[in-house]
Amino acid sequence: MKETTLNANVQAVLDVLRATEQHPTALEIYEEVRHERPRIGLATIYRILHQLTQQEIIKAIGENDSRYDAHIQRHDHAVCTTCGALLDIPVEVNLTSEALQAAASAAGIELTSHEVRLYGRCAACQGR
Amino acid sequence: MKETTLNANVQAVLDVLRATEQHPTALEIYEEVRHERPRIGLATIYRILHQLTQQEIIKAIGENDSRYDAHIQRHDHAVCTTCGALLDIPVEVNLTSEALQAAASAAGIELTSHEVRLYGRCAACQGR
DNA sequence: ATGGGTGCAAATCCTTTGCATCTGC
DNA sequence: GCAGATGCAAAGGATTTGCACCCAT
Repeated sequence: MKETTLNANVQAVLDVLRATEQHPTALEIYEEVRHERPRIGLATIYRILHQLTQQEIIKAIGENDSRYDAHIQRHDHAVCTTCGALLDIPVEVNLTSEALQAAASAAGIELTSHEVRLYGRCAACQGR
Repeated sequence: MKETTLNANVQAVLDVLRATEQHPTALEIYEEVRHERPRIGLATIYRILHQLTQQEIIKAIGENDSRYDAHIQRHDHAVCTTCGALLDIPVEVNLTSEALQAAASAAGIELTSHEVRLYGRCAACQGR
């Protein structure tokens, strides 16, 4: 296993993920990548997504579907209860590490990370 | 649509959900309900779960699978990164409504609810 | 007799896997 | 020539849907 160049398919998947604000599904990524690499198969997309997730280069998120995010730093999400959109929250939600630790020990887990999820209507759905 | 008695199948599903600390999947609920109502079909379980979710009598949760929760009051969850268990956090996580509002407006949503998710190893997995 | 609820089976959808082939070294 | 990666098609698993039937009204 050489670490020199990055496989072109892997690169294409990463490019797509990094070029979007969305959190695309495997299928959406596939459609995009196909513009660059028309012969790629959906199975390969899945294989690459797993591989990248395992290497912690991307993250799998989403309530029902499996959506992917190239934005690895800890951040929070907002879920639109009307259209289901999953949005990044561009600010830090103020939560003390004491509060987190207290909750973690109450649940009996060894805390490694956390996420806040907000639910409501997104801007686009408010107009309806 | 009469509101008199509650359909026996619906009741059985609710009973199962309310009797557990877990957040069972549709299949798990099915297996349980079958003890009471052996002739019920899996499709009916799904239909009832959707119906109850819609009426906001139960809630669908879970990262990958669809799991269900009869515990409707707002509460937070811990996800075990080793075994995937989804646990309720039995305490309130301290988060100010100002912090929530600030995050919601940064994301452009009209906030209706929120949830904190903690990630780490659950008690059972720590021993391994 | 009518309408809603239900079981069953088939259909869908999403994801994974098996396998023969291809590629880069 | 070999090892790993890939496309394709088939398999799997979870959920949904179509439809005929049944039960309470």
